[in-house]
Amino acid sequence: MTPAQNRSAYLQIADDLRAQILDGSLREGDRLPSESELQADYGVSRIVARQAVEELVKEGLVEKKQGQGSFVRPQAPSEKRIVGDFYGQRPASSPFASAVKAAGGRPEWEYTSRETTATLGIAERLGIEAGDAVMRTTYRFFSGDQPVMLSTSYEPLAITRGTPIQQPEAGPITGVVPRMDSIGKFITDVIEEVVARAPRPHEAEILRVPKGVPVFAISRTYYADDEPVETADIVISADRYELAYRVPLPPPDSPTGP
Amino acid sequence: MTPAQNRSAYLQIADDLRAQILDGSLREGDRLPSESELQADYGVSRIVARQAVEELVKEGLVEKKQGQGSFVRPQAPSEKRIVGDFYGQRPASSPFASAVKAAGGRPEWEYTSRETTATLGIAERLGIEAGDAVMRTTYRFFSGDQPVMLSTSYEPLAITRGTPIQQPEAGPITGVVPRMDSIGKFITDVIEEVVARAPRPHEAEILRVPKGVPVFAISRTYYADDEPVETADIVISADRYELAYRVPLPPPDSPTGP
DNA sequence: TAGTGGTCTAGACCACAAT
DNA sequence: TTGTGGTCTAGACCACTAC
Repeated sequence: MTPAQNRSAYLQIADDLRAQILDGSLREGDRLPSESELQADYGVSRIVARQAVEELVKEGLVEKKQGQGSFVRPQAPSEKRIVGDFYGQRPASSPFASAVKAAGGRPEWEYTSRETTATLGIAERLGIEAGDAVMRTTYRFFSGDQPVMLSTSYEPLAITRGTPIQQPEAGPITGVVPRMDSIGKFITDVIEEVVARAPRPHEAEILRVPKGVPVFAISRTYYADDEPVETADIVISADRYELAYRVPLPPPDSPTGP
Repeated sequence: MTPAQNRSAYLQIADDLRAQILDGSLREGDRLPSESELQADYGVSRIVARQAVEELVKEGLVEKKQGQGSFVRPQAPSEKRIVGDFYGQRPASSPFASAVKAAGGRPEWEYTSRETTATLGIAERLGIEAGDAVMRTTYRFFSGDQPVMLSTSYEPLAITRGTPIQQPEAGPITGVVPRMDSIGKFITDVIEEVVARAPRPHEAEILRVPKGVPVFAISRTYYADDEPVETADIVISADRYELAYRVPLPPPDSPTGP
């Protein structure tokens, strides 16, 4: 390394490689120089070469494959999960199913439902008391054979008990909005709260999230006139999915004042 | 290390420490064992101790401070940026300003406006031709002295040229919606497309994003009856901000059909 | 078999923060 | 001054992949 800068060697090498990726000298799928090549090219020890590549992995630009090498990762997410693109009509399927269909895939999922009691956090989101009865359903959504979305949903049994939709996936109707419609609970709003973070190890394993890629953790609640009727915790890879929200604004001649 | 498992030593140590963080033995702000303590406790070399801690940094659970030690990071974002919480009224300020005020801060920003021509990507988002004239404004939004949000917005000069709002920040009115209202372009929808990724080095530096924390990159476009009137690229730390979207559903007796 | 990355040892010197 | 993490050397053996 030229000792001209006091920037550490591995960061200078990372800068070099990053520049080549960003300016197109190295394209998606291209192999980076191997660790031994970097050692020779820059005259550094192996750990420095490794640190340089590791830096780019953390930035999500590079993926390492054991026994093969390090490769430039594709940049943009491939599927778009859209909330609110209703154009005047109520949604007939979930944002997930629509996104998979739009990408030419076939949406599939597994689920497990169980009656349980609300924790404090879930109770707050559903506007009920901790310990109240809820139906909890855990989902794994697949795109092909690969799980791409995890979800755990909760519905107050005070609303659904004794109705045909008490078991979310047992009846002929699927999707929260059509199901609630069928028992006269007309959903008026959905609120999604979105956090991005590094995946927990079990999430990374199930969703096969590459190193350096974060996940979206979404807390979604459906409301019927300000009454929460369902809430869910959703985890998806930010590598595979982009989120999109279409939010209409009230007209300027709105009757309500400040 | 007990050689009972074939799981590597540094991952076993990371598992130990992670469990202590998640079960509350180590709380937010607590110092982890130092690298030399880990070496002694587990009988490993320094690089293994470092790798263990580094693993938790990548997961966003731990922050290292040179000369001090490694510490458990706070978990939840502190401010909530809400889009769509209008309750029948048009927004009078940006989601950013509302979030900062809600957290008890005072929103401030710097900006630079310049007339330029649309790139292909921006032209597509604005429904104009590449090379058409646009007003580009770059913002840095502050919470106290710390920049917390970067934004670059584009408005077609075909819409604003010659009006009092041609310079976004020069007039008495601020905020895209009120400004466009004032020239008769009534915004009807906002679409936000959200990606999460590791920060670019310059973003990490300006926004002071800790290692292991991703950023949200939001592409936001305002529409007046399907005509795009402004689009912006927004980058914020996922550590500091949570995104929230309130999306109303059309009523079930909607007049429009499939 | 050869080349790749994954893990690990046993050192060294440096920069930074607290005392 | 002491202890912390940051960087680096010069090796070693292993697991995986492609040929």
